[in-house]
Amino acid sequence: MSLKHGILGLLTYGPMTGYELMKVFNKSLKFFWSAQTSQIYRELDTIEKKGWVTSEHIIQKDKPNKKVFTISNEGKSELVNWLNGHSAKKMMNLRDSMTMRIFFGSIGDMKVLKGELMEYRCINEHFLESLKNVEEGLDKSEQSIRESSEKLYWIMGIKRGYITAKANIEWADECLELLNKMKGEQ
Amino acid sequence: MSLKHGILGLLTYGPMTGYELMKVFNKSLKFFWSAQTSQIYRELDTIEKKGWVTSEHIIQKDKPNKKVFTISNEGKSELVNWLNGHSAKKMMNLRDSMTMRIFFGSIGDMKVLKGELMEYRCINEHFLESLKNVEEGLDKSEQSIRESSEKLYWIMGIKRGYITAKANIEWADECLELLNKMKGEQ
DNA sequence: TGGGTCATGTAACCTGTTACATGATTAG
DNA sequence: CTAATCATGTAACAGGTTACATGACCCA
Repeated sequence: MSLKHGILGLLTYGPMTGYELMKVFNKSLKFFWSAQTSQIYRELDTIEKKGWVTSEHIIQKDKPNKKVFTISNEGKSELVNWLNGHSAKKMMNLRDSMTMRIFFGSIGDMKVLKGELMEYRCINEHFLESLKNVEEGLDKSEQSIRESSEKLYWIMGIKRGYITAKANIEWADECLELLNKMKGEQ
Repeated sequence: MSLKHGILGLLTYGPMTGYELMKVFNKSLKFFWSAQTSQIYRELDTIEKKGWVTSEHIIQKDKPNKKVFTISNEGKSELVNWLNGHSAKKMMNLRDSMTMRIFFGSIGDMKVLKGELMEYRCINEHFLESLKNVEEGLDKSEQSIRESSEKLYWIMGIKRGYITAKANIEWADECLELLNKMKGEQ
């Protein structure tokens, strides 16, 4: 029940097509919420039926025609209700298959496991890099960020990314160390 | 595609009923993978059809009858394939609604947001507490952990919990600090 | 007599993934 | 000429959530 609200949130920045939403998604929310294009279009369909957004067909000559979505008043109040009405408990939705994979590590091949941990570490390093780019883009105001108060919430999102990626790297290192020690003992 | 493998992994500890699986789940995997009872029963059904587990009906007098599941050789090789054949990339499945909620923080009520962050902090503190209990249980070998090498993988799982919960708390504190500063400025 | 544990599920629904399909314009 | 960008989706399937349903035994 969050992709709908993610879309509504992005539409408060201004009317957008599904395609534009997808692009903005990949520059911001994708750091903490993944979504396929197909899903975005489907969700746009359902929230239009709910009356949370309205759409307008725009015919273009040089480019394919498009459908621009605007958030309605119902959509705005739905978004505010979601923002204010959701307890943190509901947000603790753990689904971490890397840890599950480790948890059953004794069954699989240890070399493969180490390789996966190193890959995991590497992915998180890249993630940190891409966060740097977002941060720099934010400083230059390349993003469509209106007020400074809004900027602060972007900063919090970026901080989140930094802290979790660093935690992931720390964990991977500890696991690798433990695995290497174990090898020495046996 | 991981609950099935979580169940297979737990069944390597020995044959179990759906009910027992649910309980073991809540003492171990629930720290990084959530699942409902109904889902466990459904997945048991489908993995039995796939031939990954076999079941036996046991008639009891004092208690309701039960259905005990045993992992098959096909199930074991499926589990090993899953463990060894999954790249870390596929495991980066971000879905963090707390951060999404923060991201659109400028739209909602700031007092509510602060309250949620404090609740979030609190939940993570409780999480740390419950991890301590798991750790102590592990030391006393109350859990059905066979070998010391297996114990190591439990320790890695617990470490994961500690590191992420601490990261969550750190983040919540930073956000609260930023929000308090902002209030002062405006 | 009421709540907890044991033990099983079904049905409807919602959310996410994968694969596919189309087709024009524009920049190198 | 070819790849990227713009722009839309559908269909099938897999995975997760919520609500409901049943029923016996045991302990306080």
